[in-house]
Amino acid sequence: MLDQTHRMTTMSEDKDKKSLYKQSLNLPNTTFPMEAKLVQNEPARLKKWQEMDLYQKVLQRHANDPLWILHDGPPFANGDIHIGHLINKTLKDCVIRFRTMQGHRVPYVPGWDCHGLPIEHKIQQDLGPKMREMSVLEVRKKCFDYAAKYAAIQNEQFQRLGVLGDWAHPYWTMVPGFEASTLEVFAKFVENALVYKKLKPVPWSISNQTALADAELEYKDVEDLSVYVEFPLNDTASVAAIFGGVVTDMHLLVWTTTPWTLPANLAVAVHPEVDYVAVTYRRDGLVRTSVVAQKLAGKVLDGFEVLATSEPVKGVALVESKVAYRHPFIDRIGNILPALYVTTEDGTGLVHTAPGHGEDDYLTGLANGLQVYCPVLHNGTFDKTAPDWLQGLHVFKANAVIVERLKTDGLLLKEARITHSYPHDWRSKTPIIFRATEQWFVGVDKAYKLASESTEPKSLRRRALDAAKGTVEFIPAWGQARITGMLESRPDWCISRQRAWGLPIPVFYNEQGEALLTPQTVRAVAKHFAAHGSEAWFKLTPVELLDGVDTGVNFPKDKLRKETDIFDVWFESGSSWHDVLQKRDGHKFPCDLYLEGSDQHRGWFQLSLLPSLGFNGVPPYRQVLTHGFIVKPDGTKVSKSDKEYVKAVDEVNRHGADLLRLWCCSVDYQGDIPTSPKTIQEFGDKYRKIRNTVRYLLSNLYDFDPKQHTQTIPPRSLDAWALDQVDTLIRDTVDAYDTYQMHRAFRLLHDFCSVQISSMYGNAMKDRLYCERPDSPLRRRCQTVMYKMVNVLTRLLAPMLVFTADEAWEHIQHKPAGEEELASVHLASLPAPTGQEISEEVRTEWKLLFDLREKALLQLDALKKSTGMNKALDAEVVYEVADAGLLKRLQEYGVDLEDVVGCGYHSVVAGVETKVTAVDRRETYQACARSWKRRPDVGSIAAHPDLCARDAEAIKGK
RNA sequence: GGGCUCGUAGCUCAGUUGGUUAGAGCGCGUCCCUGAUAAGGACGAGGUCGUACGUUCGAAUCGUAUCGGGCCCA
Repeated sequence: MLDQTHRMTTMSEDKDKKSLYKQSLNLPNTTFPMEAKLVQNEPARLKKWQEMDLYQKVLQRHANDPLWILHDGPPFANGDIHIGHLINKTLKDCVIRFRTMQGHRVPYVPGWDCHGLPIEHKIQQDLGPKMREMSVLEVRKKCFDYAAKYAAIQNEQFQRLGVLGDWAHPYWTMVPGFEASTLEVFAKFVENALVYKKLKPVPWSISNQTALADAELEYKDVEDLSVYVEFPLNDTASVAAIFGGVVTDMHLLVWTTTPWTLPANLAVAVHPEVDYVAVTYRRDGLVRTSVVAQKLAGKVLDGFEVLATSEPVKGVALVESKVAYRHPFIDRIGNILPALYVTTEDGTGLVHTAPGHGEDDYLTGLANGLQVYCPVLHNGTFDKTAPDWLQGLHVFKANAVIVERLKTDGLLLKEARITHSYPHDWRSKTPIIFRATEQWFVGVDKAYKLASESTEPKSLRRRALDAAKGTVEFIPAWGQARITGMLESRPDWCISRQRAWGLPIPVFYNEQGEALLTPQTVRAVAKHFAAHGSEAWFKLTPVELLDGVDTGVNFPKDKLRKETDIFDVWFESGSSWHDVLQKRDGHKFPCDLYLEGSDQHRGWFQLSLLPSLGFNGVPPYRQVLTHGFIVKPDGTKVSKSDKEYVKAVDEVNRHGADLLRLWCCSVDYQGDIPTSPKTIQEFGDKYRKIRNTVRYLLSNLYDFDPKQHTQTIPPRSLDAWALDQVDTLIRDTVDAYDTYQMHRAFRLLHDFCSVQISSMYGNAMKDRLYCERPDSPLRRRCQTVMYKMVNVLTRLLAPMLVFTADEAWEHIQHKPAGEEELASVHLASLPAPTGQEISEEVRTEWKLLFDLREKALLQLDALKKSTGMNKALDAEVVYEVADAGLLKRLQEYGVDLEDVVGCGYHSVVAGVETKVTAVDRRETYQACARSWKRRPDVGSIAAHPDLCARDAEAIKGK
């Protein structure tokens, strides 16, 4: 009983003493919370920034710095923002913040693409049959309101991401000023004679009765009837002679998957270099001879009895024979024409050519002087130029009728069902047709010269290719190859749309149907648009619109009629550089950077380049940066119905914007970005590591004032090493940001927190920070370093972690000289290097020391396992050094030599080889009751028998 | 089908002009600390560098083909 009581008393005394010593320590202390509570706290910080007008403050602070501009590509004003928007806007914001901190004035004007089919379609759905009773103006008003609503919603959502910009003054493509700007660009195109109207096959939606843009098509696999048709030759004898034989009944074997286009057939195309043969075969009791590509003859005539096959003849010989064929069911003669796109992959090697129904066919027709013949009306039925048995019939129903007719006439070799990819209207999901209609075009091969230019006239294509290969820098570099390939193959730009919701093409027609389109008429209309918006087109008469323009005798104003086509929306968004960069105050043209998804090589990158070249003769950007797309964790594409689909707004509300931003910055955006809610969830670890490291630094600076306490750092010290690491970090991170490698910057920063600070420096410094006298030079030295670290980290993190870095900045108690008054880290500049360089000699020593450290840690681990010594503080680390000079130099590192491995004590002794030994000292030395370090000098100060000399000194007076 | 592009440990990334047993961080496992504590530390297990040929004394790195993914186009 007695024993037990005594023991309890002793324990409680120990406890008292323990807590007494604990109170005497300089333990970390900070109000910077460990838990971020981003979802809860970010909105408050956003509000604070809005109230202080941070955007303007940042611009003012950099008022005298060089201008640097990223021009925002406008998202479509429809729906909530998605994860792709989040990636795009976060990267932009990160770049903008970095350029700002780097020392630029960087205004950012966000924009929205407001016109276009998707919105009109939505309104159409909402209104239903009511829409027919409404005027165009009324429908357009509905569309405007819809676009305005979503532009406002997305505006809020983008701001929530922490994106800093002129959110109160975004650009909208549907407002008067912007519409007028677009027309000004168009006027210059007219002036350069780049605009023309022409019959041309375009993708045509029968259900919407409109031409479609490329972007409005989607490809789906469908099953169709394909037919092999025998086109009878007009002059059998001469063709037979080419193949070295004599037959009486000869045909061209032609394959098509769209029999309804046969009425528009005007030619048959062959490849000049492909070998063709004349094959005689028996079918349905007939003996027939047909021309077919040699390579395909077997496949095509599989199942038929082949009686004879001629020697091969090149396609070019067929072309040069000038032989004609008779259309299978129309009284018309057609010719054999050469075309390089003809393949022997499938079909017969002889391609049915209808210039009114296909792009390739059209070009072949153009090259050979064929008419652009299209017997199909806007509603998809045959017109009165078609055979009477087809007139009024819908093209898709005509397939069967035509096949039947071919059978009856004995011209059908065979038919087969095939599955192939076919374009569909992305809205109605119905298959489209190619149909020649009157469209407005911008010619890309027409040479022109701007008034300001003294060079030879050059076409848009030539200029665009020159720009892509010359002045513009693509990041990644393959963007150049990509856009170049597209520019080389792109056809003339069809800018017409037969729709209501868009910018009217300002053309007038006289009673003869002739078009009036001059720079003057366009500019006159632009003036009205600038004042009243494009609604003026519908409200005003031609007389009013053309007020002050002399239209000439052929175009009496009171007899004019207005065009009903509107512009392709790409012409509007592609002209945004004019309204934003050239017209807004404080901007410049060209800008420095366009940054969008890689799909925009065909989209906005290209369709901004062309308008700018037409108007300015130069590209609107110096650099073009692209990012990839979000995919599922398995690398395949995501759709909204997928489990892995990430809803941007939900994720922000679940994790906070900073986490999402950090995640964005952590991935190499040049490729695909695998993502799922789980991916983002798990990424929280990285955020917390960074946050806690910053918190640790802050918590050890509560009593540090750099003005009073800054210490010089001896070259042989962990502090010097740490500052050298900081400088490396600054250099590498700035370089990473500067080259837009955000993921590299992230990794450098994260690994610095994890390795350099958490595992190395911060860990090693714990003893001196906590146990030394508060103002001991050793402790102040460490604080000097940590103060620099936290200043560097908050700045380098600021472009990514806009909220967290700002929060940390507030917790830095004494701001550096000249920055005391800065209300936000976003007003600060990039960190300057500490200038603490370590010599090559010291660097070599550190290499050795880290090698020894690694070995010591392994030994400690082994001791732990073999002897149960669990604390490194119970061990002494003994350095044996062979070289006397090195021994002396290593001694200069002093206590760093034990702290770097977390041991209680160290010694440096002469030895035969340089090595390190960790020794269990639990039996040899006493542990200091305050610092827990086990060392020989514990008890050396009589007044404090349980303390080591350093700690006895440290608590003096306490 | 065509153009461009990507494919290194479970995840995110490094791997310089081809050169010794392919690296890091995270995650995971085991252990320690309890004076960064819903934190921190140590150790450890994970990869035939998509696959196959080829060039080379030698290839994750060069070439060809092939498989799989993505964007754009047809």
